[in-house]
Amino acid sequence: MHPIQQLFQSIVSVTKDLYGQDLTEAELPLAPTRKEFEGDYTLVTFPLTRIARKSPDQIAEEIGNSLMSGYPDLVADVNVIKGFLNIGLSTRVWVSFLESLSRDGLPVFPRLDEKILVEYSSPNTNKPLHLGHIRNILLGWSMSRIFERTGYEAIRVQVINDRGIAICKSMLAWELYGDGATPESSGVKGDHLVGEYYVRFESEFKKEYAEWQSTADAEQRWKRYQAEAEKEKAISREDFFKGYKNAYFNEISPLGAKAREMLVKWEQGDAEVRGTWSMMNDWVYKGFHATYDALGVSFHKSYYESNTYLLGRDLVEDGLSRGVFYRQDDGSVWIDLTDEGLDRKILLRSDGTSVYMTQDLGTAKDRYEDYHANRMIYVVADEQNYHFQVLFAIMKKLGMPFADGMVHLSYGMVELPTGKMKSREGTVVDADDLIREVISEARSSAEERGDGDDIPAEEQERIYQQVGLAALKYHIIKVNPKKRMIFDPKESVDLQGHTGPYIQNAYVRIQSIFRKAGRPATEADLTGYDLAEGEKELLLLLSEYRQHILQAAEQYDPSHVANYAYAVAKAFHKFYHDFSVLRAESELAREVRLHLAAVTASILKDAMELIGIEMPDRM
RNA sequence: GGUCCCAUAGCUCAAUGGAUAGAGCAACUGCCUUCUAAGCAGUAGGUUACAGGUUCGAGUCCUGUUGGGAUCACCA
Repeated sequence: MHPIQQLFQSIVSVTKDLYGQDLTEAELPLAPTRKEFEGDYTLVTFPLTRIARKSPDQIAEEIGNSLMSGYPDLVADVNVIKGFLNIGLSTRVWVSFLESLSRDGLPVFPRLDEKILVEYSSPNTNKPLHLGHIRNILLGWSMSRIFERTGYEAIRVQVINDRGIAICKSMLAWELYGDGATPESSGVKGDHLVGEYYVRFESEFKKEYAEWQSTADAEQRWKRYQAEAEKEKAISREDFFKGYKNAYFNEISPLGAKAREMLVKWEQGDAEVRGTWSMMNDWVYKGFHATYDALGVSFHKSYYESNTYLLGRDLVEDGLSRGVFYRQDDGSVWIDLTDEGLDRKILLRSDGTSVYMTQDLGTAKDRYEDYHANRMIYVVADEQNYHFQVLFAIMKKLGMPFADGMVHLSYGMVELPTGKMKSREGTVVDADDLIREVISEARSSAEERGDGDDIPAEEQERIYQQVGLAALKYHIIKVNPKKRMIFDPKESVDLQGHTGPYIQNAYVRIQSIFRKAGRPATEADLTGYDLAEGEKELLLLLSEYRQHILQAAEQYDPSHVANYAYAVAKAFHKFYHDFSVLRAESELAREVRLHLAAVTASILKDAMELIGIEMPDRM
């Protein structure tokens, strides 16, 4: 049993004797003692004043004395400072706890008969993945691993937005200017190639729009606006045309007309359009797959919007018949959520076509029928908070059985030190570029240092990948998901300090010790060893692993695991500096330290695995 | 304008309502004939945006203010 559990039980029993009350964990705040005081755990006695009708100091004294006399094997010393009871556990307890940690391995969680579906990534097929996707992917992957670790079954899915006007733009530009280029003929990765045509479309469209602005037609529209606009609100000619872009695309632009025509043909199932569409999407999927591989993530299932975009219409009928939705005179269908503090929301346009919300309703039901998950988690940026609020509210109104298990894991957008990423300004950080960059940074850093010259080239390359990706992934995952994040590319390739490689390095040092020791930690009897302060500090931290995993699972926040792993690595580095393992002053000390090192390594490896980071044996 | 989120050291981030708010980076100073120096130790850096309130105790909870962000389409 964990020492804190033993202590907790003894305090419960002592307070029952003293004050005649059964107290729960919440009523007995027990926390690790701060560094500047003597002790392992601290009991805050203020909450007990009402029950005991005594001063905090008196209570602390009483509990402390009872613990000392009643549990001499467990409690070694106590001291009271301003109502805080600091309790030092006996070194025997700690040593035998180390033995059990070493013997039992990592924290075990009971298998739960509960499924959690996690949706993440959800890319569009007209562009390659970028930094924003990376944060999304790492969060989703990490949460799914944490769920698996804590006893759930996790289902990983992505939704691929493979249809719509955007991909038509890429297709059109490819047909007009592509000259039959393929990833093979051009040597460009498929998703990037398709992205290039999307950009090409936008720039051709921009040119077309600029030219049109000097025509008589454009001038006339500008004049008409000026005549109609209220004087105070009138905007400049430049601003007017900035805002007119959509209208131009939909009503006037020849390029826009062609793209929309393509969309219509796609919906009609036109063979030629569908052919180009699936060919180009296949290029993109190959490209995505390579990026996912590089990031070390995967999915159980991919949902394609082209298969699901018509879903949800039957739910609208159902909702209408039950009076949850209503039909307006023009034929459009709505739901009124004003009683929930939300707005009115459209579900079917007057022409009968559906909107995103309708589709999402249908997809959720579809997914539920596929997996019957108890919880469905959407990892989606916080710009869609309102969308999900509405989506979940509608599901509840429709009485869907899974409505209560819906969760939006909302994360803040990733920004650069120079501001937001904008594709139009070319400031989007490409995922593949970034991955390549961090790996090459790891390579040059190692070469500069001359480390691992004796390692075969192939393994070296593998290590550079592990180290580079650790830097990138850790840099992103250590931040609380809810917070908007400033991503400085310079810092993301840092290999020192509060970084992934720092944690890997602690692990690597341990592997090196065991290589030299020539054997694993044995099942030797460690009793009788008196732990030094630095050794106990590490052990106490190791004992906290379980609660940090649970916290991450409960709060949907992998950064807890990341920051915990750093704390462990830091404590180990200090331990490593202060104590010699192989040249320990006694056989017993050597054995104890081997155990400490072994437990540290397995916790570090496990924790990092939960956030998608691999540990090299050497670096 | 309505709703939601955020504000902590120069910068990037931590801190189950508990004691004197911690790390890393950047700056400066030490430590490799000893298990990997991608390390360790030290110096310096704070009115936790502001004002009230709740509490034995508030960076944390409540109210208001300011600043920043998001969102409120017959867009996706």
